[in-house]
Amino acid sequence: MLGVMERADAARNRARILEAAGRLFAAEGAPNVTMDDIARAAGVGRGTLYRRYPDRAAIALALLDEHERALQEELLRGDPPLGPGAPPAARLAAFYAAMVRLLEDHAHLVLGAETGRSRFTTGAYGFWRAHVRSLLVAADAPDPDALVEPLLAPLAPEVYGFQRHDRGLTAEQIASALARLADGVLGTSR
Amino acid sequence: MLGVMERADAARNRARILEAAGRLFAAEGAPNVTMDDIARAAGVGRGTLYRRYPDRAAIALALLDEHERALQEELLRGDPPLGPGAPPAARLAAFYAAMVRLLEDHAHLVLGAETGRSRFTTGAYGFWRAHVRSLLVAADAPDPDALVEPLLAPLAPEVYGFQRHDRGLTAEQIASALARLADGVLGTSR
DNA sequence: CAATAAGTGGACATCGTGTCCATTTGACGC
DNA sequence: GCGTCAAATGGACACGATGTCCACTTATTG
Repeated sequence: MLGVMERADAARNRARILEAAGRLFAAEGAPNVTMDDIARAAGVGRGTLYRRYPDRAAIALALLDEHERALQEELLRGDPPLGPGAPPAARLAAFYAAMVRLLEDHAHLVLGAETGRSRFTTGAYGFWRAHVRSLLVAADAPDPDALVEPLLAPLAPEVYGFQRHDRGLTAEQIASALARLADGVLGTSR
Repeated sequence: MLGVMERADAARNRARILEAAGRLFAAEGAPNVTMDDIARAAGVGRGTLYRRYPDRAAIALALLDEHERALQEELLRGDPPLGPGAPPAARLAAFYAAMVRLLEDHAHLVLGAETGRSRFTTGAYGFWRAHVRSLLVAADAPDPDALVEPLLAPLAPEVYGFQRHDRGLTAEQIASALARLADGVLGTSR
């Protein structure tokens, strides 16, 4: 498929690993799952597991990949306000809403994948960053490079999880607060 | 001093531990320092170390304590715009500026203390949270509880560190972007 | 100068990580 | 079918950090 063939047993084990990891992440919470757990649950040796995925984050990332790709596609070519065509403030609010949905649906994965510093080094973060930055530029915001990270920071899994579970907020409350944030920074009133 | 006396050797060792930990954090970066390192550098056994500080975060917190207290005092009773008297947007911007200074001066400590989820469980976070929330209330912002965390999120040590070192921004750029954020959300234009 | 409770330090058990390599197994040409 | 060979496997291993436990030491108090 990609020039080089993948052996049948390799493909089978990849599937087993992802299936087992997804199940364990959902059941136990990503941070509580060890590489050993995954290997055992997948019926696979440690060596096999490490051959493909150097750490838990890589597995969670692989599981997350398709969802993130779908959203990225929509941002680039979907209908407004998520896709191009709407004013920046509206697009940012729509992006926030979509990310809230993603965090809500895949909290266990995201918490395993993008926690702490490693968050910034994933390809996905780079994409979100570029997107929000382009909205800032479109809105003529001064120093967009300094404003991007603050606007992305509320989407850190830890922050979302804290609001949602420790503070007892609903996904709607969070999304609407972020919409207000978007409007305050990029809105027409400025 | 506090009802129960602390034995002389205990006091001496506490001082040794804090001194050694501060030195190591600054030299090696907090995440790279093990409990063992600290015990050894302090000339103290593991047991002694664990007796007082259950983990690295507790030590960093103890080292940070006085600086955070000073800022908290200023927020409550200092001159405007940091202290009471100025309009909410200005006070929030001043708070951001003060936090940037704190992060800048004690990055190594903060990175050891408030990383990841544990950040939210420190007493200091509760204080910052209450302060920002009161500013939101004073500005008649809707649903202040949902807006607090997003406004505090950019101050997460990981975010600051990423902007400052990976992205190469200056402390001034960050502070001024946050000032704009403060004005966008709480400013008079809304 | 006891008596005693607080304090000490390092050995130990435990756990998770990541590496290494002898063995197995699937793919491919014949 | 079958031999060949590189890819793939899996579990043993070494390592590093954590946190606990307890026999011993030391400061304090009357």
